[in-house]
Amino acid sequence: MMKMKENKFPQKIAAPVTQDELLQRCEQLAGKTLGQVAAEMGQIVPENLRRHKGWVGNLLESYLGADAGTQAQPDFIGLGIEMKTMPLNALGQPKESTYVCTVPLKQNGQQVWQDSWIRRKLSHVLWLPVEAAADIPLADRYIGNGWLWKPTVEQERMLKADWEELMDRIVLGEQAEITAREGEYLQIRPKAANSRVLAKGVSASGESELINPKGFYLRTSFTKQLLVTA
DNA sequence: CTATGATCATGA
DNA sequence: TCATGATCATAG
Repeated sequence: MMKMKENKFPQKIAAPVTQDELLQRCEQLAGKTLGQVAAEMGQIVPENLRRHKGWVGNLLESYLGADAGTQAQPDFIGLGIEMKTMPLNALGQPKESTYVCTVPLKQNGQQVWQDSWIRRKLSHVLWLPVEAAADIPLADRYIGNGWLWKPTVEQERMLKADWEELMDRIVLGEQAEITAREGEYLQIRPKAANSRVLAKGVSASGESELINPKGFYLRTSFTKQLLVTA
């Protein structure tokens, strides 16, 4: 009872087989509004994102044929490509930080950047800029030209430096004390249903302790640079 | 619980 | 005004 209206004809798109195919679909997306895409996909546009924070990302993934679902895999498994929306403010700059992945709760100290989950996730990303200014109705927001990105040597160096500093703290059992103020381009912030959610971690004394789960986020100061070279 | 997708909302 | 810390939905 009182269940929200379900979408009557949600479309399911097959995953793109080649990178070119994916880019072609991006071109079809560029210049359309979220309302137009939602209509094509048989989806209802929510009034706002307050209770539908992942709606835009999920809508565009569906349109492009992302097939990873809720698996811990790149969105386009076969292509090894991760898709990220880039919400833009009225000035055309990133409005929010970009969530990448969760922070491992335990650390054996042997983890290296090259094999890290975050590096793999960021190794090949499809960025899709979308208008996100609060005064534009959700359905009227335009989607821009998406582009494929691989970190440059310099960009990866910056991310690796932040990651190593943060991971050092985690190895020392200080994850619970890490704040979003650390990390120049890569930061760690809470990532959970709420602040009361607890998970098993390791304290500074090496004992098991319950901490609020956290995630890695790219600061807008970093994603803003990606727009320049896009 | 963890994973996916993120944006909200308040203090400084 | 804006970044930090908090939060929302859903699948498995």
